Amino acid sequence: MQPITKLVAVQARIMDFISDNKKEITIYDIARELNISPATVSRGLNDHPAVKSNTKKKIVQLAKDLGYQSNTFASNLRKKRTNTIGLILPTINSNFHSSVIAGVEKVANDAGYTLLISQSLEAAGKEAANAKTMFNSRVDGLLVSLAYETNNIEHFQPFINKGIPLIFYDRVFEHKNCTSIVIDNFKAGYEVTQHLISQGAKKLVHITGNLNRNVYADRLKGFKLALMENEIPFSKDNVLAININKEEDLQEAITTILGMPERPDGIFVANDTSAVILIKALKKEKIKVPGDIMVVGFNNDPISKVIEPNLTTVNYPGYEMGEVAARNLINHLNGVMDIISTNTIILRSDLIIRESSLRNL
Amino acid sequence: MQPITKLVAVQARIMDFISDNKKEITIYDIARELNISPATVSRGLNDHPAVKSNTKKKIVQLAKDLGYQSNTFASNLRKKRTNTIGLILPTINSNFHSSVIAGVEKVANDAGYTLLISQSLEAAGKEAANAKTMFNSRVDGLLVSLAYETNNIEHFQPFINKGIPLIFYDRVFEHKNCTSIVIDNFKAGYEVTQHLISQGAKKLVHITGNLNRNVYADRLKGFKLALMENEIPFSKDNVLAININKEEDLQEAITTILGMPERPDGIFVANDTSAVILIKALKKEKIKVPGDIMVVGFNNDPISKVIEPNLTTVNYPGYEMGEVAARNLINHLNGVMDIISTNTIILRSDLIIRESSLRNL
DNA sequence: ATGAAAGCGCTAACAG
DNA sequence: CTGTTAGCGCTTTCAT
Repeated sequence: MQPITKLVAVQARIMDFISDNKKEITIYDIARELNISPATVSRGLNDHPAVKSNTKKKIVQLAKDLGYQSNTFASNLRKKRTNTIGLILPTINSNFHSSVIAGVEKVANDAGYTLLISQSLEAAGKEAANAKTMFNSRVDGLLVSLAYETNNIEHFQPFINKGIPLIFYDRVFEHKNCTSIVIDNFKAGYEVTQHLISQGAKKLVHITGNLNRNVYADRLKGFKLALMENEIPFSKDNVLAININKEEDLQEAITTILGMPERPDGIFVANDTSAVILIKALKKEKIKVPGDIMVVGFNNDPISKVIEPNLTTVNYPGYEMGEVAARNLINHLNGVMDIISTNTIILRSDLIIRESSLRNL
Repeated sequence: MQPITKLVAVQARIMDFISDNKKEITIYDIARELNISPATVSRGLNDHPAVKSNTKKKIVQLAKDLGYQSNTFASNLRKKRTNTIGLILPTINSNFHSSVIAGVEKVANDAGYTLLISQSLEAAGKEAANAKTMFNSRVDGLLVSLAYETNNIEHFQPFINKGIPLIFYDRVFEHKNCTSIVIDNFKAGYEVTQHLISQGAKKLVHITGNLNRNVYADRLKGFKLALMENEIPFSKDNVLAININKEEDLQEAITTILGMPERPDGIFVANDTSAVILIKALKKEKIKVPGDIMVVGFNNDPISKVIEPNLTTVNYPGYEMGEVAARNLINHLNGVMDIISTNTIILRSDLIIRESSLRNL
């Protein structure tokens, strides 16, 4: 076949493709055109070493000319691998979580994985439904940050049974088969509290969330330790563990605080959005922040720099956490085994001191 | 086969499944067990009308017992449909966009579609890359809100050529084959400006973004019309069209405003985050808001209720927009043709008046 | 270095 | 109402 003929043939096919948008190009089309077998085309396209580099070049070129698109379904069906990883998180709409997503996306894309994202909206039921969808979609691995409400991880059992790697981050669940990626919430909680005390707080209150979630439980432990170390007696009045995502519950907690015979002079709130609501309420009552009450939040959400006074908070490496989680998962999938004991990865966090807790200026 | 035997057989299979986590249950397994053909099993599982309801029940029950999971890839491969819709948006991390996602997710899930989400991060290049991935993943339809930077929609041409429905929302591109879902930005911009004028503003400035994006261009038109109607002369000094997502550019614009010989007394900013930055800067300069300068934003982001004074803004129905977009797309896919002329769908938006623009209290 | 052939699991004519 | 048959597009032995 002379070059000119080939060219014509190619052009004819291109025309076909453009005119008839129904027909997809397959490796058979390429094989026929090149008078080779589909198997070789498949190999060529996948850069298999045992294909003459000349043939390979021709295959790739023609594939490009014809606008060939590999059919993922056929490939997945055959390979029994999807090159997809799932990500289930409480909500997409927060600075922290969207940073995580960006980090995961980056690593996943670079490694040629597709990312399937879904939000549990803090509900255990939706989390379970999402898990099921992910399982049916046969994700190769799953990244999870637990919903606020979740009590057990039965809905993830199918993954564990089937040996699909499951990695928790931030809101984690201890499980021998799963890696956890977290910050040291205990230490962060401790530092926040120490800071408040160093600024002169004598009566402290900690507003926190569901203590089944490690993030809240651990911060509380840090809070307690700091009190203890400073010989400040601890009673259950010091802690308001509420449904921190429900504004009414938070308002109720605030009312409780306002009604306390001896009001606190330092409040550690387990997240920034709640801390902001608290500050607004305090200001409405003409209570000065930090003058009368100092407030510290958690997360370093952008909102913390909008509220006045600017909020002291703990910075949280979302993007990095996403990267680490995805990298870890993909390593697992590629059989790169980390040291067996890598069951928990702890990332750095930092106390960011701003006006809301600065009494000694 | 007696009941008892069947039971044993089932149990044996269940054991198989549990012990050997390698082997997936297929419709063949179910067929064999029930002594019927795989085709019938397939029909039964898909609730095909032509299957005796008794048989159907048995099939479904056994499938459940065996922990059968339909293999999406085989099914997609066969049906040439993925039941997946793609969503490409500028960024996930904003109240508006995450509301949209929630709306889309809801409708998509209810209709049995899987959702593939990816963010362009406002970059044309990433948008194109995402589009390519979506195309290769063979999404049945695509929902898009354009990146800030995007200049043309060549990267979506493959979808159009192939007849894959493409719907734009919010940041749209007029195209005869594509539906657009928007709010009336022109009217909203007009109302904002009228409001400022009604509050006594005489010298107005509009800070906006890339005028290639309909959302900014249309709001500007509304701004202009309101000025004209109130016989306020318009000059190009009244408009600062900058890269509104770049904080340095915004700061520069603010400097420009502060340096104006005659300072404006009303500023309309095209989004809330920028309006907040502006207010912070003004307050730093001891300029009173709204006393000296009134400020209005756009989007009704939660942040608008944190800044002091609370920000007047335009509420934007994100969740609903997501629902409408998804519903429209899915109708298309199901061949439910809307009236041909449904090329643009306009949703309601509302001016929300708060302190930042209230001079006549 | 390449080809032949089988099969991943499912669905859709078609036939009965 | 159910079964037979073929094939979606790709990968992977096993040959050669």
